[in-house]
Amino acid sequence: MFDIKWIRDNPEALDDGLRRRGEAPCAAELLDLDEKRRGLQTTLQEARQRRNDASREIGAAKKNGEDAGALMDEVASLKERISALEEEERTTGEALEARLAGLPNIPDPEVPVGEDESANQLVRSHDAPPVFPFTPRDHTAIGEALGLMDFERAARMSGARFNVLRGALARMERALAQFMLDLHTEHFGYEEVNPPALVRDNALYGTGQLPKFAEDLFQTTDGRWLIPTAEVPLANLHAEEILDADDLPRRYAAMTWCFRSEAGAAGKDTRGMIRQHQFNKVELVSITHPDRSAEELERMTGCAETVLQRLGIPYRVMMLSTGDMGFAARRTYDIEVWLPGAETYREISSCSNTGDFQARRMNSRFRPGGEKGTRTVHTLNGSGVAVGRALIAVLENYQQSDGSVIVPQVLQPYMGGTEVITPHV
RNA sequence: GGAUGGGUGGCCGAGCGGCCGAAGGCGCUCCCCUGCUAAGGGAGUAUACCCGAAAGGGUAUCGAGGGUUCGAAUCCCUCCCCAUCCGCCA
Repeated sequence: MFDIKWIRDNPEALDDGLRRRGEAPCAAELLDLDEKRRGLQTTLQEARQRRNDASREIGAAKKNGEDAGALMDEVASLKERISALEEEERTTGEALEARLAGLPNIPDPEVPVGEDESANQLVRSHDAPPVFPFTPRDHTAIGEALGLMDFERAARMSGARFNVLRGALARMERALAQFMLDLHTEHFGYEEVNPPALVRDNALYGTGQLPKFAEDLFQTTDGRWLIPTAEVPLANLHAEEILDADDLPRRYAAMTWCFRSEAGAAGKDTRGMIRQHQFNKVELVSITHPDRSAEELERMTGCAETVLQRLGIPYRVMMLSTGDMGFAARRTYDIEVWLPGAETYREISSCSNTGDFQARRMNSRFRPGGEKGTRTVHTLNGSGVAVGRALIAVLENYQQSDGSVIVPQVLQPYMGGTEVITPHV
């Protein structure tokens, strides 16, 4: 959400940013609305001032037993005028707000311009894809051969895009989540949080999923929403709050279920557990001083990368192009893991700096030392990392020719020392 | 599901229908006093918009929206939210 004051001062910056995103420029339209509203406010203000003065005069006149008829007539006509003006001022203001709420964040200058992911820029890669002495299988084949990944039974009770994990794979999923949370909390200073998975409209409005992307979400019959990511409850932790400058940065990590309708993904990734309606994700959220968010994004991305380094999974980091970035993001790094079975890189983490875009919607501020007043904080979010996809990456990268899967060393303590998962017979 | 109470400034908390943007306290900022890990005194301390070079002035905002009234934080209605009690339940 943009500050209309900022747009007044930087209309060309807004339009330029929107253009790079492939959106129509609209600063002129917004400023028209803004000007109209302010004009109405001024007119309104004068009418009200007269009404207030007249009312006071009426009170005084009555107290002195004088006739106030003329004044009362004047006030009566002012009242009609005022309520008409109020109505117009309100609708103009609402139109402006609605327009502003629907605008995506504008990209950082360094973000590559492009229509889609083909314009994403390689930032760095870590470990080359390994060469297998046999033809590596994809995670679905591996999981089903192990007898520990069951899409059929999941579909029977829940439909497509669900799966059942069993035995060692269920445990490995849990081990992954625990390993990640321990790393982020013990090593990187994040505070572990266990937040609600159902939230109200205003929380989703704050992070930018609403009002535009309701169709991507599941809603409950009582009007709440299932979170599509823990970013929502974590970022909203400080909604409507004023933090002390000394409290920044705040760093939060949570492992939650994430629920997505995948409304626009029909026919995409239908096989396997790449794209599910329900998945676990460890999410990182940082709330920072505006001057610190750029460096925090690098740090956060590094935290997510460390997960993969310790797991020993090859990956690369991409800077998303303007066409591939999310609504609220100013700059985003995707981390993509190498999947030998699929012979491709797949996104496993997405780390974004939203600047003050979400914070303004949530009204999260801080009190800068020295200055008076408050300033808007910056918020960042990143997967650290998607647990289901991490499981896929482990399966495909650690598979052996006999169908067994080696357990990465860092996970073994979380799996009672299990070193290898072998097929059921 | 049933029954109550409540939503006021950064926080707590007052507020006869006009003199309330709002007492008081806390916190914070600046100044003074004080020479000891204490305290005391004074001033200031919401946001948006308009006018103004500035000082300053004006309008609106006391959960949201409507209504009553010449005039509403204060009365009425609707909605949202919070809390407590009872019932039910992991």
